[in-house]
Order: sequence, then C-alpha cells, then structure tokens
Amino acid sequence: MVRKTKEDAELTRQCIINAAREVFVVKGVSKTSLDEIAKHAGVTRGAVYWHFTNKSDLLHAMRDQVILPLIDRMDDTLLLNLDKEQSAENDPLTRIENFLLGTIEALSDHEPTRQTYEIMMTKCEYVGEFAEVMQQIMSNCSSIVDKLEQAYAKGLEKQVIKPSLTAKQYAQDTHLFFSGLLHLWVKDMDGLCYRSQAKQQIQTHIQIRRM
Amino acid sequence: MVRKTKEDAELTRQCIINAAREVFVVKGVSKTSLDEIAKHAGVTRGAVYWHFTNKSDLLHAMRDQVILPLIDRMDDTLLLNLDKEQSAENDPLTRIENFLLGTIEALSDHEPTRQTYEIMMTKCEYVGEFAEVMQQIMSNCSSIVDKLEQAYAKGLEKQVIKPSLTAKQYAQDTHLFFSGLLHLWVKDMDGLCYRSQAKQQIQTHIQIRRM
DNA sequence: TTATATACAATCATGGATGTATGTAAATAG
DNA sequence: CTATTTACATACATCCATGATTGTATATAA
Repeated sequence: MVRKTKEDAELTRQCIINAAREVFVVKGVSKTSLDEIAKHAGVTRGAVYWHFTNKSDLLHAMRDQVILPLIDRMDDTLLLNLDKEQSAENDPLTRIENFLLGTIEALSDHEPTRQTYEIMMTKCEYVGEFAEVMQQIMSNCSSIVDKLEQAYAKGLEKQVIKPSLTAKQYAQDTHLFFSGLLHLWVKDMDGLCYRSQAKQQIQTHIQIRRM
Repeated sequence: MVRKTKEDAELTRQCIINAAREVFVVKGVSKTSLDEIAKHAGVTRGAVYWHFTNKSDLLHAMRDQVILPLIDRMDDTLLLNLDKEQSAENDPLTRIENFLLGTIEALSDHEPTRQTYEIMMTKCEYVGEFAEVMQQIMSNCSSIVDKLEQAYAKGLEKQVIKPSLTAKQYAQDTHLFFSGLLHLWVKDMDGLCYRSQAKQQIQTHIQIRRM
C-alpha cells in the first residue's frame, strides 16, 4: 500500500473505526486485538497505530461519534426556542416525548449507533484509564436531568402538567425511566419484549404526566 | 499446603470467589488473571483450576451467590400470601415498594452484593460463552415484570391504584424505572446524585400510583 | 491398614497481544 | 525540483495469561 492523500487518510481512519465497532460488538472490546480490527478494515496494525495511540483511544473516537451528536440533538429538541409562542410543536411535554422517541429512532434506524450503544453497555469494561468515562456518563446524566427539568418547569408554568410533583422530581423520574428503557432496549436482542413496545411505553410515560 | 477436609475445601472455594470479586471490581474481569485471583486468595492457580474450570465458571459462581437469593426474596416479598386478609402489610403497592426498597438496602448494606452488581454492570463483557447470561437476565426481567403485574392486578382489584392503566402497563413502567435506578445507583460511585435519593424516588414512584 | 480419591502446589509449553522500531513510497511544501 | 513529511506496511522483542501436566500429602472409605 502506498501513501494516500489527506482525504484518503481520513477515509481509512473512519474505516478503522467502523471495523473496530463491528468486531467489538461480536467479540467484546478486551478480546479483540488491534490486528483483528486492522485485518477487518483491510489495513495493518501500522495503520491503526498511526491514527490511534491504542485501543482505548480508538474506543473513545468511536464513542464520540455517537455521543456528541446526541448532546447536540438534546439541546435542539428540548430547549431551543422554548420560550417562543405557544403551539402544538412547542408544548414542553411534546418536546420531551419527541426527544425520547427520537433517541429510540436513532437506535432503530442507524445500525452503527445501535452497535455503539451495545458495545458501551454490554461489551466494554469501565476500568483503569476507561473508568473516567463513567464519570463523563454520570455528568451527561446530570445535564440531561437539568434540561428535562427546564422543560418540565415550562410545562408546570404553562399548566400542562399535573402540579403534584416538582419539575426536578418529574425530570429525575423520566430520566430513570428512559435510562432503564435504553438499557433494556439494547439488551433485548430478539426485540420481543422491549424494542417493539418502546414507543408505546414512552407515550404512556408522557401521558401519565399530562393534565 | 496440604490436603484439607471437605469443610476447609469449601472455605477456600468461597475464599477464591471473594478474592475474584475484589480483584474484578478494580481491574475488570478480562484484565484480571487467574494468578492474581489466586495470589489475592492466598492460594495458587492450581487451587482455582481445581474448584472452577475457568474464569467464566468462576464468574458464574460469583453471580449466582447474588442472583439466586434475589429471586427467592422476590417471590417472598411480592407474591407470598398475596391473597391473605387485608392489612397495611399486605397492601400490594406496599409490597412492591418494600421489594424495591429491600433491593436497594441489600446493595447499601452488603458490600459483596454491591460489588457483584458493579462487576456485572460495568466491569464485564457479555460475549462469547458469557453472552447467554444476557438471555438469562432478560428472562429474569420477564419474570420480574410478571410478578409485578400480579401484584398490580391485586392492587387494581382492591382499588388502591388508579385504574387509568392496566396492570401490565404499570408493571412495565415500574420495571423500567427500577432498572434505570439500579444502573444509576451502582454507577453513582460518589453517591451524590442517586444513592442518596434512591429511597425517596422509589416512594415517589409508588405514591404516583396510589389512589 | 491399605488403597484411592481429594485438594491443592509447582512446572512447563504455547500462543497471542502489545508497543516500538524501522522501511518506504508518494504527497506536499518550499 | 528537491527535501521533508505523511501514511502507512513490515519486522522485532517482550511479556503475560492460559491450560495442561505432574507431583504430593492427606482425608477418607473399605
């Protein structure tokens, strides 16, 4: 193989990430060697070590491709123009429902996203230098709860939600609900129990809150 | 070291399981060698291979010590004598609440249980011969939902729950809620966000359902 | 009392993964 | 047009975990 142009290089980098994901998801992170990833990507270990310092670095890159867009989408769907004039689209509860449904849809429609979640949840050990990822996840959870709380606060203000609980309580309960749903959805490989009913369960969860 | 009596052997077996748990929880399953476990238990790899065929077998044994009692407790707390006469103790919603609270308490009070959950959730890759454990987990979830549904059905029958949803819907929502709570509780190492508020969130979750 | 099974310890052989170091041809900068 | 950097491939050295084998002293059964 010979030297490539910058675009080609970026393409092989992405190719390595894709190969890593596909091998990780069947063999688990720790039991896949960089040689397997390289072979599956059609390159050698030299290429992998050129683009990534080690397996952990590669795993981080793979994760970022899924997590970063999620965070962006969360801001857009949940909070952007929340103060704009009242409409069906702009109902806080509908926004929350759409955010949850949209996340599930991303998993349903985009195989790489689903695989990445599966790897992160059931094929990866959060230990050593990768233990800090747990902190990031928890910190992400905090910001999710914060944004949910803002949306729920608007909902309470606009009186579309039953006022029996505080916005924070609603936000935490929704977050726990969705966290459980995501885990079960990903683990439900057969799709019998959870994947088929996820959307209905989200709608039910939201419906309970609506006044 | 010399040959021991049967009781001594069972003791070293348990000692190896404990050692495995304590090493797994800091180094992750795949990165701990059987030699480390043996040394931490004060034996050699020979002893480990005598009591367990391999690392996976050892992991299964460790898991069973936590999962099997949980299932037993679930039957007792949730269903046993559910048809007996009405009392505060026998209220279906109170039973569900007690089951959830009891599980959290088991994690709080019993370090080995907490460590085992942590290993299963964040320090273990469900792959290869260990992938079938995922099936077991999902099957366990089904039976949990079934038993919750039975309890909720009694609650609907006794008219202590709002009749807006079916027993199955209530059961699924509670299961998703609790699944998320367990995951976040275990991952919340600092105890700042979830561990401190778990009991309140359970009580809130139950309170929402009460008529 | 003897024979056998038990409960380990100690040793060995193997392979596989990692990281690094070196080679190299083409792209790109000057 | 030349020098240097880039984007890899190839080769090398090291380490470490595994599983199997063998050794051994004792508990236990007959």
